[in-house]
Amino acid sequence: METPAPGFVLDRETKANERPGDHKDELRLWLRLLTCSTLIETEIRNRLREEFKTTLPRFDLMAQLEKSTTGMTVGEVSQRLMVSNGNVTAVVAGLLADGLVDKRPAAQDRRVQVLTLTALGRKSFKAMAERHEGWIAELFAGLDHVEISQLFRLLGQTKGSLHQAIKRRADQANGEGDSA
Amino acid sequence: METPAPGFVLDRETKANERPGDHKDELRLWLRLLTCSTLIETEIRNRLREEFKTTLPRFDLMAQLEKSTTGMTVGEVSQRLMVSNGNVTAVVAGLLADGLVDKRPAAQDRRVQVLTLTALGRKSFKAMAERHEGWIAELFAGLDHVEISQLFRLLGQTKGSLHQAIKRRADQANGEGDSA
DNA sequence: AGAAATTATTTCAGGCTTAAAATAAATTCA
DNA sequence: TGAATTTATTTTAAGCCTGAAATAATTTCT
Repeated sequence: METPAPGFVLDRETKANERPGDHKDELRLWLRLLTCSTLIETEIRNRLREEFKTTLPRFDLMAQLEKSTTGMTVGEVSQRLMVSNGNVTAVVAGLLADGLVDKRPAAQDRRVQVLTLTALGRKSFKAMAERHEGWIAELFAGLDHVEISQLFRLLGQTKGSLHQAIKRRADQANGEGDSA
Repeated sequence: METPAPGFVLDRETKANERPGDHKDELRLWLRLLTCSTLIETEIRNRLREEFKTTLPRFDLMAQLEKSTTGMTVGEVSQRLMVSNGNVTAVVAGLLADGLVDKRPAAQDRRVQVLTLTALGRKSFKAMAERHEGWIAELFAGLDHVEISQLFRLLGQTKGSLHQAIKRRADQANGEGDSA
């Protein structure tokens, strides 16, 4: 992938045709993506613990709430964060105990729990978010504007590809819109 | 980042200079990277459970062992997988119980535990790995060869940037080679 | 209205994960 | 040699996370 065989410069196409069932490039790509993601997560986790004595799941949850003035339901947060409902309930329990988040049933639909940051929660989050943004910038400091923009675009493509493939699989499992 | 302000086409540079402390692009990039990584992880996790009744941590651990004919120590696996030693110990416990992995103290250094796949482990892994490679290829099917190659390269850059930033921080914390 | 189906959340059991403390073996060095 | 240090792993306590079952409220349908 990085170092083409000596003597050949072109011919990615040909190479692929020569090995019909070969998907090593995709596998390597995934492993590298995972490495990057893990490195960032671990570093942010460490810094949140050291500087703010908190955890990444808590920070992420607060970040979601901060973006919404009117509050969010457990289900909305769960979807945004791509974690289970039960997990949101558990992390919220901790934040409630620390007075950072407020939870109350919605007036119109008493099944729904609306989550908001308390004043303390907003203040606490603001301080963390500022540092967090700086840390992320530091971590990506080795990339210039163009590279960041290219990477952003390619990951957008990737995201689309993933959604498509996941949807394909789900449709297949459900008998393609249960029209049969 | 994706949609430049109307009337401007150039001038990423200028834009950056106008907002000195702004690192929103890096933040958006990180969020998108995390989204991709989470989508893939979740999907692979689901498929491993459905088709093989196993988990991703188990699969990842077996994948490391499979690459080494002579076996690996707990520490080596821990480093490769970027997880704690204690975690390796725990996941290995499950694999040992299922007869997929073998653990024995090294002859020369009795502190060290050498892990290898059993014959059953190799057989089991082989079946999963084949499917796994196909799943990953499916997930990235929306990207062509050039995009995959570009993305791989940019993530290589990113990985380098991350290692640098993390090292910088660590050096700083240790007083820059304790020469003071 | 009232039964049935749907929707939102919580609970539960179990596994993953971490950091820090404990254990145990090997190495250094006085 | 033997005490002190370093290295490899395990244990521990606590929190994260999941899928599935349970609960509770709403909506749909007759």
